[in-house]
Amino acid sequence: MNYWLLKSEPSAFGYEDLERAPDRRTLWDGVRNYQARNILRDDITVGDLAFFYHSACKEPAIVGICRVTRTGIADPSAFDPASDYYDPASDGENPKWITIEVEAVSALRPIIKLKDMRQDSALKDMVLLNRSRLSVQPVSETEWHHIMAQTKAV
DNA sequence: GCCAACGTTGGC
DNA sequence: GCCAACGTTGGC
Repeated sequence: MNYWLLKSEPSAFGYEDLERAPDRRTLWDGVRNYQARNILRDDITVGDLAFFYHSACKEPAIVGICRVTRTGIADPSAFDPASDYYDPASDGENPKWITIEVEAVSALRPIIKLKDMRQDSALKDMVLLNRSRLSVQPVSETEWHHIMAQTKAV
């Protein structure tokens, strides 16, 4: 089992939205960065856990945990001309953008703020703190447990 | 294949 | 709203 971090802008889709979604699940669609896509397609497996991170907001932070429930899904938004994420280069025969489905596991209290993570030497190698723009990124087992020791699932 | 121009992300 | 970092595009 591996650990990941998924970024989302809460103004578009926050952790609360995942908890309210049907079956507490959603398709992680709209990723249009090749490195993030490759992680979604090649590295993430069903049952993996991921931090749900709120970006581009007042208090950037890890706010919850989700679990991967499906993988290898052709991103339907790429086929939809009405979608912001439409990509005519992707078609059903040869889908270019592959995504996953995730399920809410738990909110975290307290949330783990980016500014506190920056101060934590145990987290200095976290991808989040070094390659901050990558929207799907790995978290080491050590980092995962270090962060979970500072908060509680609620 | 290089790299300048340009677009996007996301913290502040 | 600014701007640094960095990804993508496209001319050569």
